Amino acid sequence: MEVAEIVTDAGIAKEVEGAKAAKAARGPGRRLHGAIAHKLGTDILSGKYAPGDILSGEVAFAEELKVSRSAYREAIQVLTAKGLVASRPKAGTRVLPRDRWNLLDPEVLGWAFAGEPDVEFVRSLFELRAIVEPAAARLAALRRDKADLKIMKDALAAMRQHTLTTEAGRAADRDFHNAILHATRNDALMVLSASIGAAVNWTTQFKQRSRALPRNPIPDHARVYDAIAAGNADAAAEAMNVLVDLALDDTRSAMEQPAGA
Amino acid sequence: MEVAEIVTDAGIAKEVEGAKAAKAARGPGRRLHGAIAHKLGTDILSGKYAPGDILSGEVAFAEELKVSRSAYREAIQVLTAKGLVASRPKAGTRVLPRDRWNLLDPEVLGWAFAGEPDVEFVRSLFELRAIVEPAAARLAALRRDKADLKIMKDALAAMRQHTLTTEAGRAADRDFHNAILHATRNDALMVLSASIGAAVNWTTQFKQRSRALPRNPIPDHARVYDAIAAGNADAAAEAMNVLVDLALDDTRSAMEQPAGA
DNA sequence: TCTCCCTATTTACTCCGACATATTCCGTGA
DNA sequence: TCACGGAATATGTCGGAGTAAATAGGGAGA
Repeated sequence: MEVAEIVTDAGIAKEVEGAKAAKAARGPGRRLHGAIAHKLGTDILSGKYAPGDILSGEVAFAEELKVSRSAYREAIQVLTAKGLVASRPKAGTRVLPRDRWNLLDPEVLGWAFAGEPDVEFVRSLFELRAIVEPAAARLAALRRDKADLKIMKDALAAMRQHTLTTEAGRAADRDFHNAILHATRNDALMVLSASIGAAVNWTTQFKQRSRALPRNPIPDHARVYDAIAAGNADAAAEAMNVLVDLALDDTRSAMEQPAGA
Repeated sequence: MEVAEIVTDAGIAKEVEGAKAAKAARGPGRRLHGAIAHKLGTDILSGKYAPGDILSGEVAFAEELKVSRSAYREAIQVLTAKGLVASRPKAGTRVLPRDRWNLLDPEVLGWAFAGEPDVEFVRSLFELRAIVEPAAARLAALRRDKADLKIMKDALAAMRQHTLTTEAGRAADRDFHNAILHATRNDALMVLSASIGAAVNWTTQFKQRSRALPRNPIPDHARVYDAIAAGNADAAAEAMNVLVDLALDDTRSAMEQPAGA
């Protein structure tokens, strides 16, 4: 299974590089076709393959990646299922227009944030957050039970303890938001929770990258919790509205300046 | 490719029945693995396979469906990509818990409505609509340009002409809502448009199933259009709010009574 | 008797090579 | 110039063989 063979031709060297990249993220528990799907997915999301582009034929591409045709095909099926590509006999496999992509699929979202994320897209996500989460907080204030409140309270305590600079703290943040969406008793909203949770995760990571967060996010979250616990729907929606707005401000300022600032 | 062979054993006959069902929806342009994914997907969404259940092994199941392992595996990859199942060596392929399913994926949504849709789930979808679409109408009122307005106007005219009893009319309805979401200039919202559009399509079909719609939906849509054209954000949100509420009422009353009423 | 580790088996995963099928493309004819 | 039909080509489907991984079960040790 040698990948780094001795090659003289620059073109072939590049191909081997691609094959290495495809298998790079192949840790234990990760299948080969999953790794290929990841590579192709990130390549598409990053714009390496633009909508309308036609990928090389199965045989050629599979050989280039040094994998069997079966593994390559299964990877393509995954991308097809997520609306990124479509293949037809004789016509080949072509990248679909962007509005066909399931951008809210957690895995696709991960691919989108694998490289440098598009600022416009991040804005879109926050706009969606600003629409969904206050409404969710409103429903949660009306429908939550004691178990929901306990989960939120615990998550809040964990956030206080670990802060958002640690992975444990970010996990607690996700738990808090998920708990709210879960308390809405709405399946469709709960599915969005996975997507929005993923997005929040990526963006908070970005915020951390540039500089320590100047503002303490705990009080904002506490206000949301208090309103939900009190069963005050309007207050919950408003508090969540404030929270998302501030998060957007932080993320925007973090993205506008280069990474090292 | 004879499927309906002469069989005497009732057990085998049932298997052949399953295989026939799998290939039934295999029209032109539809691949075999797509048909299998459709069959398994609907079976999972309908509850035939419950979360936690383990599917028969690849070889056994593929043989039962009278397809090759390749086709079966590619179908499983599709389901895996949509979060319905997960497979591991030795452990088999098991159905994931419901909160891992990408219920907003258009294809999954179609599978969910293939059988008798869950009333609670429909309520969830309308609740999501009631959250997203008014907010989208608000943004559309602020950001729409002349091209957007023209598309909406044309769709509205088509709805007037064909009414919702025809497929052309329902397509116009979808176009109208899609045009609004497109006018928000928000990628994330536009992706939701595919999901919500699919949901709207299914539910309007349900409304038709029970009885002719007593109320004319055109004026509601016209009010939304007028507000967006006027650039009045609050009015647009409110008008859309009314529209979704009324649609929910219609669908609910249509679902509560049996199909023939 | 209990715990831990190791082996053995089961299952999915990967690979290979062949054939079938569906489209596109191009050449032929009217 | 257009319509029809055949050939080329890429995807789709098939069957089998071998690999790798994870669980279950048994054996050794405490």
